[in-house]
Amino acid sequence: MSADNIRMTIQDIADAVGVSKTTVSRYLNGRYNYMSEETRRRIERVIRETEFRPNKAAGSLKTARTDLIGLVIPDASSMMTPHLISSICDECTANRRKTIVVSTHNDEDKERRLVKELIAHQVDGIITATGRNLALYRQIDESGIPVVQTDYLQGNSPLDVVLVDHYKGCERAANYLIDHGFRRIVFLIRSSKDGYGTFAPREEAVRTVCAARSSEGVWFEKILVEDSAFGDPNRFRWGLQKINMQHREQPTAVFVGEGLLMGHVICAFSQMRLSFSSHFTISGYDDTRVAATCGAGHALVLNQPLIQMGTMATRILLGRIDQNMESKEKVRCLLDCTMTIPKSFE
Amino acid sequence: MSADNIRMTIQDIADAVGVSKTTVSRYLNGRYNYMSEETRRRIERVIRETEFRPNKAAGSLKTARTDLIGLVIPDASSMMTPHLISSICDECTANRRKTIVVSTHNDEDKERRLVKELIAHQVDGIITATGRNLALYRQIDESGIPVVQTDYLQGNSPLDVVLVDHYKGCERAANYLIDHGFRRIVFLIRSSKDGYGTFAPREEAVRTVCAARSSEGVWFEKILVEDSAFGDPNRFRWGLQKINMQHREQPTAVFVGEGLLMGHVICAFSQMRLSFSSHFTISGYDDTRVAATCGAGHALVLNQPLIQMGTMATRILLGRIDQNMESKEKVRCLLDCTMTIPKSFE
DNA sequence: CTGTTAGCGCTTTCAG
DNA sequence: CTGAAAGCGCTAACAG
Repeated sequence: MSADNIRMTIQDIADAVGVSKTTVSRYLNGRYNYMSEETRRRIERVIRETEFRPNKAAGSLKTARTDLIGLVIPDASSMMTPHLISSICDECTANRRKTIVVSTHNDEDKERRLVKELIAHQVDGIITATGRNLALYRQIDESGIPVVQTDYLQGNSPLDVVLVDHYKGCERAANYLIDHGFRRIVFLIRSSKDGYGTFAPREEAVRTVCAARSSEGVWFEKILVEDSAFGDPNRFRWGLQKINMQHREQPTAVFVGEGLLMGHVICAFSQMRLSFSSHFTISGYDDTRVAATCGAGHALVLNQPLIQMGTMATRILLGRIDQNMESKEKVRCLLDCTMTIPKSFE
Repeated sequence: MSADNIRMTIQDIADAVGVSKTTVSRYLNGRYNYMSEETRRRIERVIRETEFRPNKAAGSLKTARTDLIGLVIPDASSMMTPHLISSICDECTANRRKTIVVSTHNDEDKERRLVKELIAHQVDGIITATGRNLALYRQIDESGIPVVQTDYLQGNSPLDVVLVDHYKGCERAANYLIDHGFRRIVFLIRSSKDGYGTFAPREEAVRTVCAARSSEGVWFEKILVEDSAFGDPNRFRWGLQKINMQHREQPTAVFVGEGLLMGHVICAFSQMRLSFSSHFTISGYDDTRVAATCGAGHALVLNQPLIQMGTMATRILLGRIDQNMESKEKVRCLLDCTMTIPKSFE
């Protein structure tokens, strides 16, 4: 009996100790209330020496628990996902669970297939960040495999949901800009994201705040950025140039509605040798944290609480799994963006 | 018999079709050579209608194959990991495998524990990107669970290894800079990375090239950047200022030895209103792709082939799993960096 | 306090 | 061409 044999069974342990499989199984599941100190310590010693770990797949057959949870990501290579994935994996491992990660590449059919495969692996629950295939997830949830929805979502969900409160964050940021003297708010969003998913409320919030404060001379403009612009830095410089030239009398704040745009906007801004001032500024989402470094802290910046989101989603899921709280109402958890206020604003 | 019941068994299918479990099992494993067209089609129909998927955990008991592979990541929230994770997950799912992802946070003991847990889940193989616990992995590999090492590695490995050829990439980049007239090469690296893991060969390559071409008037300087500098953008500006002021007569190329530094260097450069020229330039690793946007393509940039690395590692691992090619020699796969040459250099 | 027994859902001989 | 039966490694009554 050596530690070399990676695939031992509890029978091996039982033989070594001189007890039955059952007793070893009891030990492994912490049911030593009715076990002699003696046997307990002997089993303990052998298991420690051999570094034995019971075969989870085998156990799951009886318990219907694999301690595996499925994570469905729309695009694992996106800059936003590492924090989400890592927080979910960490929260799972902290609770002796493991995470199976699959990436759908925004393909709805592929997602269906992958989710079915996760279930074939008997995952105890699923976290999805895709916002698609809601009917499928609802069906799964109802059949007893809890599903928690994160991040992406359009409209209502029949599931537990953890979301960023983009409306509130943007509302707050817009008010902040206006309070500090900016009157013309130029909202930038990629045309491919316009009105979609988590992006619609961002625009809505800024637009609404501007409308509500129009008596103070505030107005809202919106500019759609084509995806093709990402290939050509000149496009961003021209765009900023144009914004900067128009309405020069009005203190203007560019509000970047989406995290990937920010990098390009800040870089263009920096290359044009413009400066942050009370007359012209850049603000908005900054998922790649480029504004934090390149903008040198001069930009009012909104960040999504991705880590908190992952942790929260996992906690809710594990809660559902542990106490079969099907009957209890679904939760809808809204997380606040963090807003980083530049020193110059204070 | 409806699709509602997520957890059917092959017995249910067998009953519905009117055959035995065995026949259904045969069908599922594609062994219809000795099966009547008739039964085959009947089984096929029921399975399609019910969307039945066999319980993988149960099957694995007999086959000793879970179709699960373990992925051990040093820090899942790092900017470099998304591409690695996504390419591995994708390559796995493309081969009907799934990936269990764990993150060690660079904690060697935690890693040992997590790896043991992966094995308890009966993973068919492991990909690790940590470069630690080599002895443990070797033992696992020898006991029949193949392990592939990626990315991080110091020295030799008794395992299959997929690495970026940093030496070659840096050598090539350094020669390119010198060929284009730069004489003073200033190598920047974080002191916390100095001489460690994948970073040592980068410095070594640049240093060696400079030494070899010293007769052309080339020389090498090295500057260590403290981690504390990341909090304060001024530090980077001062540093660049200093580099720029010294030896003004010599065409100087800053060579950023590490991907996260690049963002800060490029931003400082841009804020100082310096320009890329044949007299002063920035080059090096750019994992966050900030140089590609902010530098507007003026920087000579090295990128790690992370996606290729993940795909390759997975292929090798699956190869080991499929054909029990224990006896065959271990492979050591070196992948080239991509070098992006600015237009102004051509 | 401990062991016997019967499965969990699937695969795989071995007989028909 | 198909089915009966045994067993993968573990858990959970149920007896002792």
